[in-house]
Amino acid sequence: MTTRLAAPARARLVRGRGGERRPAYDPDSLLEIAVTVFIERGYDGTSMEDLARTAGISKSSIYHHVAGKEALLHAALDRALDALFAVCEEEGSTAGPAIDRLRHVIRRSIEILDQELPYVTLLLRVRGNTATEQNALERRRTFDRFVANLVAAASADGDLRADLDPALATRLIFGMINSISEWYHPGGEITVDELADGVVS
Amino acid sequence: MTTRLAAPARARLVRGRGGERRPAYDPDSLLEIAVTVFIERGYDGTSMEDLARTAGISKSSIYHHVAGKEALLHAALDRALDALFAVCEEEGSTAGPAIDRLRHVIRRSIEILDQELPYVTLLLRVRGNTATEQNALERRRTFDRFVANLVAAASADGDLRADLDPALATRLIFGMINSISEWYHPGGEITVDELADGVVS
DNA sequence: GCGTCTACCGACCGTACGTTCGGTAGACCT
DNA sequence: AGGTCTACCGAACGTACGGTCGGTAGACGC
Repeated sequence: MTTRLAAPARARLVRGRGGERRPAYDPDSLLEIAVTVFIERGYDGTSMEDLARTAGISKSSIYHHVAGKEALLHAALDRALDALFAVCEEEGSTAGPAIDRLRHVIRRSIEILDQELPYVTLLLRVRGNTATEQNALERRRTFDRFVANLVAAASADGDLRADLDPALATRLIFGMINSISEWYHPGGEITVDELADGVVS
Repeated sequence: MTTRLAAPARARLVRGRGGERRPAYDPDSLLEIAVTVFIERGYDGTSMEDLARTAGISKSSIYHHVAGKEALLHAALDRALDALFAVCEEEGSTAGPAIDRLRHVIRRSIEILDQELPYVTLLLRVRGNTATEQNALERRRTFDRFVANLVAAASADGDLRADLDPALATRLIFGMINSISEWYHPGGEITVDELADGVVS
């Protein structure tokens, strides 16, 4: 669905609570704030009032930009999932020996974690309470299956240590990768993926 | 505060909703149910009505056994934390070379995870929204510090691989261990701690 | 069989939540 | 300067929540 009319894109300037000038919010900038608060307090533990206070606007103003609380969650989860699935489409993930493809997916997953940290963090915490969350869980399982297949193929090629169960190793490694989101802050050393590389061998 | 009067301890029998006989609930059995639901839907996402429905009694009946929702969370978190701190007191954690103590703590942590799975799982998901949660977070940080000290000591002894940062390794390893709670079900093979042992070396 | 004790119940309360709505200040265009 | 458009607001609504309370069936001791 391409937009024929050129998008305005120019940020309108408004006066904030304190009378100072600032760019008006748009769905994206609001999403960024919402995700931060969702991570801090949990989705269910976050009220629209919490979001409004953090953004410095009123609760009702939020509805001018987004449909509601769940729409914010949906957009955030989609952003993380879209990035992860894009990795599956990359050449490095579809061509060559399974072991190389696996390495590529692991490395790129960590890079996505770095780039889209808050969105991925949120995704990793989804529990499935609403339809939105269940949908995200299903897509996440699809991604996990993609990786599991790579592990199985690499294992069949004899390119993985035979002394540990491939499925178990996958879970542990991804558990490790995903746990990074609990303490990592972008800007540090990226030797992290070198490390993950060492473990998978 | 020791109880002078001998606790009754004998389980009273009551008639359930369907007229069948069953043992009456007590704080412990109710806690077990509550923790299960907390894990499934998240603490904030769980209503007292959810708990009541799962237990097969009415919402108000729950208050006959426990003070409230937060008291259930508090009891659950205490159970996990008490078990973890008990590990710190064990002889294997306080005597001998640091590397051995570290190994012991890691192995015992995994065993605790196995024994007290739901309670530890809940602990790992705490976000700090209430005073109860903040308290649990603080105790957890204390435990983490205990482990970090062991790692530092083992590293100073030259018993850890020098090519990776000890603090980083600790985080990754405990991220790995903690991620086990997301998929592990007691009863499987316990080769898990052999594996963790291999990684730390 | 009778009395006591307690696990349980339904009805209710105040509050906080997500969401809606009618309005307005002021940014931008001409 | 006048007109339009929009990001924002305060007040209000229905609902669902955590928690309270007075009452009762029936299990148990005698």
